[in-house]
Amino acid sequence: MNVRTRFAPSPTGSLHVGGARTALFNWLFARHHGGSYILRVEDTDEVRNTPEARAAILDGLAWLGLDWDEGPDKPGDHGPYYQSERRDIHDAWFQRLVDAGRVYRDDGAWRFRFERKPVTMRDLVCGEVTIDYRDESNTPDMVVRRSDGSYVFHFVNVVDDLEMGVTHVIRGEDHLMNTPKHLQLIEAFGVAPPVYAHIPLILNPDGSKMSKRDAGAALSEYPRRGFLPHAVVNFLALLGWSPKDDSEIFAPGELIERFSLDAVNRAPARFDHEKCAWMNQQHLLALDPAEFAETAAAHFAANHPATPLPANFPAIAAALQEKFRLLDELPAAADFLLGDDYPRDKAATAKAASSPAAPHLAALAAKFDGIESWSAQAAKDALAGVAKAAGIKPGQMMFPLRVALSGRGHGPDLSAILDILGRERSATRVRVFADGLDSPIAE
RNA sequence: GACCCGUUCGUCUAUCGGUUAGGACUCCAGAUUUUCAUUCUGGCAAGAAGGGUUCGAUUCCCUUACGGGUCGCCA
Repeated sequence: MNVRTRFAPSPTGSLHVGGARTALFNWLFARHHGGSYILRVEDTDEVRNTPEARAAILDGLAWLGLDWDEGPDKPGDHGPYYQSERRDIHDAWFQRLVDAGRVYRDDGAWRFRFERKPVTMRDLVCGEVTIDYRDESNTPDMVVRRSDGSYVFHFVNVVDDLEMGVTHVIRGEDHLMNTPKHLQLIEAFGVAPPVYAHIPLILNPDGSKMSKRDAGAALSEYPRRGFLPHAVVNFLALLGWSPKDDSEIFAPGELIERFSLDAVNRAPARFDHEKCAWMNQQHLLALDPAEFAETAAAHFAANHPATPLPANFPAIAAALQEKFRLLDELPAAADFLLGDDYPRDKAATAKAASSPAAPHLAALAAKFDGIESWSAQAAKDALAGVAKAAGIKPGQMMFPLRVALSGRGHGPDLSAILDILGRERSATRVRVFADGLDSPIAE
């Protein structure tokens, strides 16, 4: 069987993580089985559709790397891939319903007459679910065509899936109760239904339903905040699906290899921002330094166009690679390496100033000045010399030096800082810091 | 309200009737690192409740509670 899946968003808003994950599962399933993944834009709601939303969805999917085999900008044998252009197809299938006597007029609209019987679906995730259509109050005949002649979602969605040869419909659990309706339509058409898999919804951390306005809901904010697409894909995959062993960090290719609908959970999952950030850090760490520098530079340039990147940016990036979880933390983390105007942490400054090594920083600055051929090693040798003369351990001078150079207690390895800053800036900063110690109005 | 689906540490999850209920995020404590971090080790923390079935239930069944979903001429 040649597997064909699809993602069918309607361009009425930006892509949100729930939709992204639905797209991801469809993509993973198709790729795993060597099948096709189709993108169909369900743009039939003329009032709510916007070109911006359409672009946002396509951009979001492209950013995640969920490439489609057929869809907009990727013609296939089952187009068009904009639902609004499929009117003739819809008309033809509607006629079949008319011919079969399965629709009737009601207030100008057309309703589909359900068969009054229990309808059982076999869902790959939820198992067997039966809805009793003998209870008419619970399952009134549904409108398939409005009085203005347009078709409703249930009708076009089913028709397009059938026309496009979709074999597996993977969608959110919010569609579970729609499925028997769709099954009835398909039966009326006299064709075989696709296989269904309803995946659990994504909830907010507090358990409420995640909607567009909630934190982390809009996919578009992920690139801005410095998430790597692979990290988001990894995290989303683990929300509702489990590899069944203890591994968690996966590249897309590994997810494709291991993905299975059998291993999809039935309970809704809450979105954990902390773990998502941690996941991003893991993927950041996995990049080789050159790749990391390139990624960081691109992110920096896109989000801080006013700040030109220095020539030594790759070295700065390398020094900071393991220091943060999201790329947008980089500017603040790198400020003291990028320029001389940066905030100083009061607590770290106070701690450094009260260190027994603090009084010897002035001597260290002088030593720095005297180094002919600057290197981190030479600077450390100088530090060791000063420490020895002062009768303290070199390690005790490390923290004050770090604070003098960076204005904070946390940061890159000292060697990296020394290398990047060079002799002049290092010596100056240490001297300024040491001078400040003598002044009663020192910060 | 009716109808569906669900319920294991705070969160994501493993467990195909017999386990000291495992891993991960978060948090805490140690160790290592002459600095920061990384890393490593350890710790806190769970089967919603009540009935069954069974020699034995987190696992199977029922009830209740709770959570989510759906009940449109939206998608």
